[in-house]
Amino acid sequence: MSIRNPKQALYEQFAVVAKALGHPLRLEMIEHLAQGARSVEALAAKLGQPVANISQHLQALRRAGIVVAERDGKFVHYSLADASVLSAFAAVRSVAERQLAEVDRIVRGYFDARDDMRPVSRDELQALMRDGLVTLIDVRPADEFALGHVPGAINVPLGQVKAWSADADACREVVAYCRGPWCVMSFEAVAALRSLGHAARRLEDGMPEWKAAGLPVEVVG
Amino acid sequence: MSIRNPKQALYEQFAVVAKALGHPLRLEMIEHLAQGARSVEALAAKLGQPVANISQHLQALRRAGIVVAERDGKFVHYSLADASVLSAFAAVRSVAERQLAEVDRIVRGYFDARDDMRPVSRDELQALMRDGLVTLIDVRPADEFALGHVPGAINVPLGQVKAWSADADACREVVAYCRGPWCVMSFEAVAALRSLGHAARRLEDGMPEWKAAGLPVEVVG
DNA sequence: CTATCATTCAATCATTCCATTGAATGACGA
DNA sequence: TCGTCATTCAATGGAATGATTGAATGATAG
Repeated sequence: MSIRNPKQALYEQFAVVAKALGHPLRLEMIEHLAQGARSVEALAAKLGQPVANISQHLQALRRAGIVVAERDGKFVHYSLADASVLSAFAAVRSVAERQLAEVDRIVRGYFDARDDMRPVSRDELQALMRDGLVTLIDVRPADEFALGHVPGAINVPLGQVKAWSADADACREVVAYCRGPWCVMSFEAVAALRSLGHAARRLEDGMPEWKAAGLPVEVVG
Repeated sequence: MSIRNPKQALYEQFAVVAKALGHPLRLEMIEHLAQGARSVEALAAKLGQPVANISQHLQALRRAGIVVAERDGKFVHYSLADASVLSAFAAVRSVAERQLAEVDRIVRGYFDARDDMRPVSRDELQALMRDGLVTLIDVRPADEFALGHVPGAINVPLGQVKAWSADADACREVVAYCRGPWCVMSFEAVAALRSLGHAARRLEDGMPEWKAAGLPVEVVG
């Protein structure tokens, strides 16, 4: 609450709005309110959340000037403050969708209508590794690999996949993994390997899920 | 990192982007990067911030897909990921500016070309109060009033200004204050009072600044 | 190979945010 | 006036965020 110069004050005002948009529940609430005004209870029911929680999020949105409240008897109906809210929502979404779109593009470009775009499950991978049937590569940057990786995995950062594959046994199947189901890196690695004639598949998800499943993790150092 | 349904995952992805925009420094960084690529050091110098701080914020922006990094010798140049970032920034800004615009609108609509739109300074207010020449009203909600207000102020939440003024001495000048220089409430209160024939002025800023100036504060309870 | 410089990492502490619970408020109907 | 119901407030604890410091990394120049 100290004295700020006008420029900082402006950026702070903008940040208040963006911060209010920075929560999945609030975004979902905005999308519902875009359909029309809703009472707190109605919103809570739609989202399957406790009423008090929704009430607090609504007030956060109201403080940011994103929604407005109107009392009607014992109900308070909330609605979007104006059309600019929807364009802000859409703009944020389009930034976010660029990355998801990237996944889509890669999947569709390289895998659609091909033999086997089915990912390898964690159980399946463990069996394959135990029998020595596949080479497992971790295509994340070296630092992330060092922090923890699947035992037996080789670190081949995405940029080095092509070079690595030149020296690799072309007949041996490769399984690639990265940060998680939404991460593009393992998609790209598999695409690159396949285009070079290697048999390659993806692990269904990435390191965080592996660790979360209570499976063993190897750490460098 | 637990398993989410696809819908939640989407909203979370959107929230990551919005959250990355939710910091004044990052917004300022984006505006600079909109001019063209910048090294970490160059940005830090522009914003007068420690390099490490800027580096961390840049990585937050990169994780959200808002900026991209490109190494060039021993410099890393950051730039905006694509044009959609700028439209998201603009959209957030336009939501935020609605409120600032509201201040402008009110100021221009009610005060321009009128006698006395000059706000009351803190020193002036203290003198007026000491001599008993004005009634001081705090137009914030009751809870904020209770947490601390200017000694001698009466709490008249914005919605009750009209009703309150009916019983007030119409010849006595009123001074209104609220949360701060950017807050619309005291503007609205003064506008309402003037339209009802009362003499009314605004305190130059609000409670936080009053407290920050080391002036006495009265607390309820 | 070593020194240097841009950048990033790691660790700390203070602050803020979030979900949950139970109590308080405010308006309506009997 | 009293009970009921929608909403909000208040308080708690746990998690994430932000600023700062100093050390580590990675690339270039000598």
